[in-house]
Amino acid sequence: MIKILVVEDERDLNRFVCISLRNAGYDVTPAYDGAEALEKMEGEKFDLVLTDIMMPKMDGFELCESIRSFEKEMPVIFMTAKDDKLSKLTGYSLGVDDYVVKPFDMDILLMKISAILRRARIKNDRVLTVGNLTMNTEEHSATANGEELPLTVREFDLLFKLLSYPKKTFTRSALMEEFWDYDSSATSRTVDVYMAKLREKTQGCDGFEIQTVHGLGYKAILK
Amino acid sequence: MIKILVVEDERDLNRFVCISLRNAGYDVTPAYDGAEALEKMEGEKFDLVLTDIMMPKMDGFELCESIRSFEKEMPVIFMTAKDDKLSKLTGYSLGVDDYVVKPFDMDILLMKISAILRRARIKNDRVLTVGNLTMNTEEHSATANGEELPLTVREFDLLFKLLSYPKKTFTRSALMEEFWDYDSSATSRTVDVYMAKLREKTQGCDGFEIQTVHGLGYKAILK
DNA sequence: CTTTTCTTTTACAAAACTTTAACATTTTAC
DNA sequence: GTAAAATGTTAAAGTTTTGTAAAAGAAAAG
Repeated sequence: MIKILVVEDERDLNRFVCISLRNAGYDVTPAYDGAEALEKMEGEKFDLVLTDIMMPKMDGFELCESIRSFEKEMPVIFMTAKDDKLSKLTGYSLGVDDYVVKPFDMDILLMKISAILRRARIKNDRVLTVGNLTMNTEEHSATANGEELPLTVREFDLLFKLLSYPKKTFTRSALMEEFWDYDSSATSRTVDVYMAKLREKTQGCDGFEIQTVHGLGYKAILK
Repeated sequence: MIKILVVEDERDLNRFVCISLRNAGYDVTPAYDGAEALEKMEGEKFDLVLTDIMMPKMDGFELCESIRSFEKEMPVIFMTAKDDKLSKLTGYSLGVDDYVVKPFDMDILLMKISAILRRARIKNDRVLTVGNLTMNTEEHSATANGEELPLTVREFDLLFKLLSYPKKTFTRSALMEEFWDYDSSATSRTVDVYMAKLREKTQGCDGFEIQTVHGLGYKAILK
């Protein structure tokens, strides 16, 4: 499922866009300002960000810059009310992928989204490489030093997550919320067991290390 | 030898691209406008077309459309000087496989070419050979070690699919969606039964193995 | 209509994976 | 320092998924 983050302070418009995108089959998360957007991005990996430019606290350009600082290739589409040339330029110089001018036609937005996602997919085939470890979500395969590293689905998901956001600490509950069923009765100690397993299985990997953040959770550190 | 048609009106750039591609081992033919390109395509079968967008007489999009009218699956890569969003969209809605923005890095172009050729080959190949197994979709026949390997329609489809994308994991639902009528999304173990049958029937094949990806589905691994 | 071939379901065994629980070790708070 | 809390580790218990054979159901062939 393709995940889109919609950042727009105007509630009605935000809701409208979210609903339209959901109807088009995307997994949509709303955020109402830049800070909230960044927060949500810490906990979840999105495929595309759709953001307003004029927002309180942090504008769309600043948000884009922040996002690019940790996700260099994140596709960003701007929604702009002003048909202002300077805005467009600023956007482009940041490497904005595209923009729509409000009020916009949803079909055009959908076309732009699918075009950009297609391009992004060509670029980035959901492959992650850290040191001698390569993970491929498509194949669901992990390879260390050319040798297949057998991982279960849970192990794979957890490791991919940690490595997608190196240095970021994930709490047990955040991880469980993402990868376990809603009604799962599993204790959060289950995560600990997985981390132990991952540490054992990735002993031959030289590019990273799974660290414990006492009292909080776990994180991957590149080295 | 893989044949590429390079359509670019600017002579210097055309020559540069042709030479680079030839050095990379392709059989390259230059054309300097759309009409010439179509002419050359009449007399020769190309594997891929690399075309500029802005050209006199006929632009790249029109050329692409003409080509697709008689060669529906011809892979086309666009070279575009203008970073024009509208152009990109038009391109995509025509089903352009990829594009590069001038000035481009030859390594990137080479990567895109090989990626697209690989994709096209999988799509178009009616015959597939893995180790001592040969499958032919035209005749719907499979041969292992020179002996006919009797496969039912479902068995054939599944095996051909897995072997067309070795290493890629297919979920049961993805396979069912592709080969079964849209009706039974019920909990069906049918795919598992087929995999068991295929494993049994392909015991004499030495080039691959059908692996279970626990919790996900199945994949073929070449060995 | 009957037979044959292919497909799907079912049931149970086997395998793989997940979770729990118990105890060891480390870290934190005081 | 010590006690309390958090985490590491391991193996057994519990759960889910998969393998497979055989029966039942459909479709094609005769």
